[in-house]
Amino acid sequence: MTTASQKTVKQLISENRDFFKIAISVDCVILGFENNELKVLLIRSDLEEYKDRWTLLGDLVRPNEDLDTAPYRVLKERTGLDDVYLEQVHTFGDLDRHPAGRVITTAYYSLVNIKDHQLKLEHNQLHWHPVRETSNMAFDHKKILDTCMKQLQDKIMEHPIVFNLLPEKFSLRELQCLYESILEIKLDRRNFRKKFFLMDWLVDVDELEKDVPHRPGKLYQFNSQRFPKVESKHAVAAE
Amino acid sequence: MTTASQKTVKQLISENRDFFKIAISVDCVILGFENNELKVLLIRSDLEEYKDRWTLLGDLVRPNEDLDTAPYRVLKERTGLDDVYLEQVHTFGDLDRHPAGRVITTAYYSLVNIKDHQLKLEHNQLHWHPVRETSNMAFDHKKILDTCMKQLQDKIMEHPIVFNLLPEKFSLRELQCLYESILEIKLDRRNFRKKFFLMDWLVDVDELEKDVPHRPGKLYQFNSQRFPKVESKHAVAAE
DNA sequence: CCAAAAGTGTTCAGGTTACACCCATGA
DNA sequence: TCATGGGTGTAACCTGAACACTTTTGG
Repeated sequence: MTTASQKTVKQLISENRDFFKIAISVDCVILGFENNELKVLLIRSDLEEYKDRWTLLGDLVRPNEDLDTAPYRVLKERTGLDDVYLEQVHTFGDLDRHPAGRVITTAYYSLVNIKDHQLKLEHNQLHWHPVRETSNMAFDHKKILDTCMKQLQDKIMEHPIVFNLLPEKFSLRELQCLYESILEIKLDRRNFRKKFFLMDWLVDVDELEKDVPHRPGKLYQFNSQRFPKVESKHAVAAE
Repeated sequence: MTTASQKTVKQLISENRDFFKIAISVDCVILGFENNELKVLLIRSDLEEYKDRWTLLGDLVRPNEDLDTAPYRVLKERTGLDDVYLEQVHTFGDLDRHPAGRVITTAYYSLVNIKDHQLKLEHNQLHWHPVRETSNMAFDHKKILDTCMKQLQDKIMEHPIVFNLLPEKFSLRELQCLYESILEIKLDRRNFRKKFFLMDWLVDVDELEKDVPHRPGKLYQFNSQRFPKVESKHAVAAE
């Protein structure tokens, strides 16, 4: 029997040319929050099989880049952002997942602040699409999206990551609405406030909302002193 | 810019031959529990670079099998087991992870009952190795092992999966010892019993331990009525 | 009778849930 | 003044942690 560890890759290549007919890609579930709604960055598929259906942003992994670097590159190329929160989620490799051939794809989710960068609306109708309205996606991208959403749901109560989706200053209402959008449940307002103040994730910046048709709420910032931002290890070289 | 979704794979292959110099493999962290110790199934590396170091069981993914089927095949080939608990954990794809070339690998962990199948001790010193004594592994396999262990730790308090590591009937002492081995912490005996009885994961089979040099404990089974086993979707065709 | 592990309850602290009223603002 | 959401506290409940003595068996 042949195993990866028993021969060199060069031997393997020459003995098993077929193995190298598998392509590897990354797909990014790029999430944003806009108008109190969770959105995902999508384009139209231009494969004939998936005409008019939405797809995630993805690309083949390059021979000279780390797997975990590829999604940073995709984000940089498509949105201009290069300092984003990114998590690997799962790798999808069913034989029939891509109609045109064998592509194994590793899925990542990314949390970005929509307002910080206006999209130059590219070809293929690149746009922010409501996460709730994604039943008709191409390939297995709906399954990828759902897997990422589940993992995100598991993470946000323990880890202060949703702040990547918000502007620098935000109200508790916005924060709660964001949690409700991700978890898809309603939360109690008083308990939500209590819990977040106790966790010490927030700093009161002593400002109020503006231009709201009701009593303005206080604004807060993420407590970045207590949770120093981890510097990205995946800077993408300029092209 | 080229993306996976904008061209067919055939086009991509002809335009980007280099992309297909990436190989994809699976690596299995096959865990067992023996003599109150957590063990992982390892072999000796026979790459010169990693002489005398231990490696996980792995293999290249075949062009005609689903990614998630490959680890079932590896297990079947190496241990004879084909009805095992398996979870995909993470995909490792750093450029320099394999000294002989570009191999991206998807890691799985598997929980098996060592006593249910005696290993035909193969070549390469295939054997059950204590998880605690794995500091000197080949490639990035220590990192892969650690990542699997962390994910397993997160899972076992919420999901009744450790029973895959135990014989059909077991004592509470064994179960607690298993949890302590995985979590690497000591647990309170009374609280452990209380918690597990409340969760209703166990069925009292009204038998006692035999051949112990002290008061024998009751034996239990996993409550498989309450948690029906999910049938494996990954049966491997006979070779 | 000794060694070893089995079996068993209670108390306390902390966290989660449920729940209702007054307040500040803009229209 | 009205509509809208902001801001606040308490009681009940549940969970997890700490903790010690008696019982059963084999040697």
